[in-house]
Amino acid sequence: MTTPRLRFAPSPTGTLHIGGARTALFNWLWARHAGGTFILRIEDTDRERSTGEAVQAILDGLRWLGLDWDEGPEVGGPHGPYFQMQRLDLYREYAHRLVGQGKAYGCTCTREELDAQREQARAEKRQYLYPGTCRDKPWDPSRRQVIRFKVPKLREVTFTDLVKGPLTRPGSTLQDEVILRSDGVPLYNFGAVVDDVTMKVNLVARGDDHVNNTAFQILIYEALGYPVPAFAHLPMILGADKARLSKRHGATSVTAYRDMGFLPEAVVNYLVRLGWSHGDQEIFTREELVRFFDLAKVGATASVFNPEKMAWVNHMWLKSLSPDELARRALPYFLAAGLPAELGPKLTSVARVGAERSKTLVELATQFRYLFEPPVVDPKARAKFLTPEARPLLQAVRDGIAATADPDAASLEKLLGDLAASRGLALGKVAQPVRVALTGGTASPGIYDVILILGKAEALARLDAALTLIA
RNA sequence: GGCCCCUUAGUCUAGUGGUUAGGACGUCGGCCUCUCACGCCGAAAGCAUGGGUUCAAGUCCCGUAGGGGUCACCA
Repeated sequence: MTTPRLRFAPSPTGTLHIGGARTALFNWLWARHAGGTFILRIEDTDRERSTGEAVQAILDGLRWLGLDWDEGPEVGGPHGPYFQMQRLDLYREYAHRLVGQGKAYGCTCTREELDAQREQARAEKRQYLYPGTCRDKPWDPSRRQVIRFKVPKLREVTFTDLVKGPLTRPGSTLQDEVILRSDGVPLYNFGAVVDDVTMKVNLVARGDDHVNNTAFQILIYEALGYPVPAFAHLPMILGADKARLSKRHGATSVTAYRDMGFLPEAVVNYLVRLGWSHGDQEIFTREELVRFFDLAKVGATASVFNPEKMAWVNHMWLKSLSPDELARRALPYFLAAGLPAELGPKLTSVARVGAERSKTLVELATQFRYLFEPPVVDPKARAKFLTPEARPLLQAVRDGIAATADPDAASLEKLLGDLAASRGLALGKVAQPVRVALTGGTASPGIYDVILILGKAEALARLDAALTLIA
């Protein structure tokens, strides 16, 4: 088996989309698995919609996901440039070579003429195919014109897709597509082929929405005299309503998920499981993915994007990181939340107790506000727990902590435990008022953890504040 | 509408002719417990449909229905 050369070839018209990210991921995984090459090519021939910001957004998104490319923008490579708009000479040369061989021709039909023909076909409920009006006209270099590929008539095209199996396209549905615009910019079906040929791509793995382009492209490969690569068409990702995933289904760009506090490991992990599996395993390290991934085992059915499961995967990843690492990753989110967090033992402790209580880094950074700022006491919690009856309890806890030189989990457990026992109370009767005093609410990490994270001085201050509140 | 593709619980999936149809998310119930969460245990929930082929079909074939894709000087 030859080593695969794969590519991800996005058009820079927006951010890196979840669907595009998965396509890139599958290409990357297979390249890494098989020891092949992963190429990034920017298909920016749609000048209306392509932007430099979008290029940057795509590069950023790929890097965030950890999908590095061996050839492409910013890293270069032997088959560059990797922006289509910098390769126009190449497309022109190849297109004219086909014209010279009688395999393509100049077409001077106007847009208006073509639109009228299409309109009429629709009125007659008939499929429209370009009738070949200019097919036999000789090349006239003085005219501004597009170049169309001369499709061999009524020739069925068959190929075996790595994920969908044998596929056939009836020749009667193929038409003489435009391959080069009148301004010399190629169309997708031509630019992609010329690039894949010249970049020596031998495995084209792309979205399902390109299956119908494949037959035409195969004819181009053949006309050009190059070997046809293998194809793998990856099923689409749908929204909850089974329609193709789009903005109206919510966030679709990978950077949006980054901003929501997802780990790149989790996004990769979730996306790879859409259409691929390895036994019953749900959580995969990057190394495992590279080891286990098999393009041929990708399923052929479209899958619905499920944000809840992705959140669960993220949660699993959050829990699997060491507290130090989690703190490091979460720091920017704490700062974005306006909290005076900094790397150190405190943030590490917050990360430790927060991991199992958070689905995202944003949740982690925002639900423990009271560990960094004075708590806002919930009125209902106050009414229920900061009562006159609780006062002596709180006072005793306060005094007990004050009397402990260097509180730790064991000493606190003994303190609160003995206090409850001596009064014949369940631990909860003591812990809840303390919790409200320290956090402002009734739900928090373990009370000993809270005290230790706040520190002796701050805990005492908050208990004092609560005591005044009762009085 | 033409052409192409797809069809296992609400969702992601395992399953390559003989399984009590397995796992996961979500949902519901219980246990654990200082609250929340985590964890653990358990439950409900599935082969779209009609015909074939076969001793035997979720698995193979055909039809139907449903869904998706695509029909540009977009990609």
